[in-house]
Amino acid sequence: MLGGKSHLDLRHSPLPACRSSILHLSSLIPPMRWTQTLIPTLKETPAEAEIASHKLLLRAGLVRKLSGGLYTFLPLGVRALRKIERIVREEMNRAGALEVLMPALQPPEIWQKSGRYETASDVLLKARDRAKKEWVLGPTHEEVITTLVAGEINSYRQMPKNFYQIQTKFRDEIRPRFGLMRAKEFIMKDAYSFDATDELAQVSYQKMYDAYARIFQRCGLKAIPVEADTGIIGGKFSHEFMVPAETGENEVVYCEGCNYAANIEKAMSQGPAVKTHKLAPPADEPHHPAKFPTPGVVTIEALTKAPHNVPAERQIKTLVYLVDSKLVLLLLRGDDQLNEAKLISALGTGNLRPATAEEIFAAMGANPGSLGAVHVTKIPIYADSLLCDATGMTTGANEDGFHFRNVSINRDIPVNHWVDLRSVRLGEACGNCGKPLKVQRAIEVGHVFKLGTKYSEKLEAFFLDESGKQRPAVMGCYGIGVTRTLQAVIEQSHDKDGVVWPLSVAPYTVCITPLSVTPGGPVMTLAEKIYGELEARGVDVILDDRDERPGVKFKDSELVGFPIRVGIGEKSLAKGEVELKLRGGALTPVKAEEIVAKVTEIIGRAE
RNA sequence: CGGAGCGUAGCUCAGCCUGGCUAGAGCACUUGGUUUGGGACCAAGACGUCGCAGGUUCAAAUCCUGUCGCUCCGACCA
Repeated sequence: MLGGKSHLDLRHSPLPACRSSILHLSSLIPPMRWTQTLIPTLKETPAEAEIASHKLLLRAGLVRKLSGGLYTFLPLGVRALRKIERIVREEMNRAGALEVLMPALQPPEIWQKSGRYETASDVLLKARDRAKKEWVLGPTHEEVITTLVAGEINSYRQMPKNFYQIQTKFRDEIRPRFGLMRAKEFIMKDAYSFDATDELAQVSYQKMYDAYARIFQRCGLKAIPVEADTGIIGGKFSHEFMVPAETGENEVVYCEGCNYAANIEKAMSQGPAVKTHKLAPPADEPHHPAKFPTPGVVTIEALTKAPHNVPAERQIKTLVYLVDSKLVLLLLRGDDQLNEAKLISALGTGNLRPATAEEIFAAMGANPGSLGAVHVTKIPIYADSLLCDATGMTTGANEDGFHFRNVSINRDIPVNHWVDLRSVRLGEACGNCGKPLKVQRAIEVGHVFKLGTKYSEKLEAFFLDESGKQRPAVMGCYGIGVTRTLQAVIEQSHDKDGVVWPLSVAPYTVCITPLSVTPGGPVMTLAEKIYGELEARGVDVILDDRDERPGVKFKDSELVGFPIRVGIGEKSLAKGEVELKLRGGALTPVKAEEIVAKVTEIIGRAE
């Protein structure tokens, strides 16, 4: 079911649209006249915004920045957000998950208990109360929900259970950026499943996976599920839902030949076209490494040039890392790049960093650029699997200005661990089907994890199974960045004039644009009538009753991106017509008496 | 955390290098008028502790120091 393949690929098999609720948000948030709400559109782009979706969030009057990574949602932004949240709720409820609401403020004790007070300390925002007691502003809620379940669920008969919430999270981002994409405070839907066995947990996982596919599809997003690294949350395996976008902060490796798709942090391949172990050793290969002078050569690239002319795939790159305060050597082929996520997963700890130049010199007796692992025994050596059996390699001699050639890794380097450390590169053969892999930048909007029993054991969420034996619950956790999803929709759906909202998440579905707002005049009278009738049918409609010139109204409606615009002017009204304009489409004259039916038909068709 | 850049009206920016008179423009805002199918025009007006603190100077938006904030790049490629 989950093995090596993405179960569902939205590129090829769109889900059938399900019965939804583009109508009737009005019971919560009433229809609106433009002059009565606040839609502060901007002609010019604020200097702080870099990418299209961030610019449009500001220009269309959806959000305003309070401080770095902290945003106020304005009325239009709230409406779009509520629509996404409602889709999420409907699909979570449909999948059998139960809505709860947990505290954002959490006691540090539960984080100490799970061990993440240390391992996740970089992202934990903390606060102190009057008694100087410390509190944690929750970046996620595994600790809280597991504590709850530990107290409330004691029998396999009470499972499966899946709890979710839509709530504000806090993360101490090193560098908030791109508006809502990476913020200090953001809204997340998080869900946590509890099962009696591994097999049942798999079922819960699959339910969420399927729910996520539906959620993003209903939001009008093309989101691709990919295999992912589990990061600091831990766990056995996971999938991320990725929205392809050049401005995304992640890279996805995918294959067009089969359904393989993975985050680059996790992706595997059959390796590069030039196989190390197939490189024939040079004819004059002696039976030992040979030292040769390389003054001033401190990069892989420099060694590829004259007079040395050693191809990068013939070099061994030696990196020094400090892992849990101890040095390790990492060996990669010269043309490969270290993938830190893979390193973390190979070592089983995230507590690592590159060693400093001083630490390196103290340990190796040479500076970066002249490092190598030949005959090194005092430091553990992790080598990338691609170097297995490599012969005739060149590497640093641990003496500034010298390298070794004729290095055979099996003979000359005492490798302790062979692991996968390299990043897959564009064009390498797919591990499943052999076709060339592609790489695409993407925005992560959702992540599903199968956690196992890591948290249930540490936080003592035990239950009694059928045989009366005490066992830890098997957990899964599932997140959707709700505010990020909102911005991803804009990033994926906009043009030069503004946002192009999908019907399902547009702040208002219909914008009525009378070109004259004279009270009691024929134009405004008809506009009011259509407004009232659409409102009565539960359509999310806004009436642009501003006394503005037509150009201003048209530009604003396109900037904000309402899917349907009904234009009413004296010219067309003389013929008994109004103008129907779909965002991004052509203008269509429609008989005034038919417009309400026509609009509801368009909306109904989309449901 | 390292590097770079920027902080002047609600927004976009000029002025700073080379110190000097009352600190400017466009957009937005207020009032009046003319306009009215794709971000109008005319006139009048309101809006600024030039991020903050200190220093140099007869004189600081301008030079120096510090500090705070924002943006971008980096924080694997030895």
